[in-house]
Amino acid sequence: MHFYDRVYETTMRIPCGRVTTYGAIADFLALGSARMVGWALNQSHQSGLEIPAHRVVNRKGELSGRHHFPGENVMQERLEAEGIVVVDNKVKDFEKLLWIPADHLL
DNA sequence: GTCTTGACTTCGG
DNA sequence: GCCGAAGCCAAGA
Repeated sequence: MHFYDRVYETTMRIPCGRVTTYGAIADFLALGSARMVGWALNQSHQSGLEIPAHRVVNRKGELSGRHHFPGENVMQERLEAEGIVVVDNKVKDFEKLLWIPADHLL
């Protein structure tokens, strides 16, 4: 069990239409650094698993990882398909849509 | 073994 | 608010 396995599970727990941040996941899993989350998600595509990585954005709500998707606009399209509005490469009402793993953990 | 590179974040200016 | 530097830790060279 590597830390990125927990990153995958946490990412898949993000509800439809919600987003979270690398820092929130890193803090929830006590990874020590948010870069590990991005690195783990970067490896996710080669793990064979389908991770909704489009729901993970940086602390500003920007789609910083869209360049790592098959298409440059795939990330935004997937978010919009879930009802999330993306403006200027950022999630609209980001603070409202932000989903914190620990907050939903009972 | 060291050094560089990140889908990041925080702090100082 | 933005910009630069530092901290962070795993992987690959």
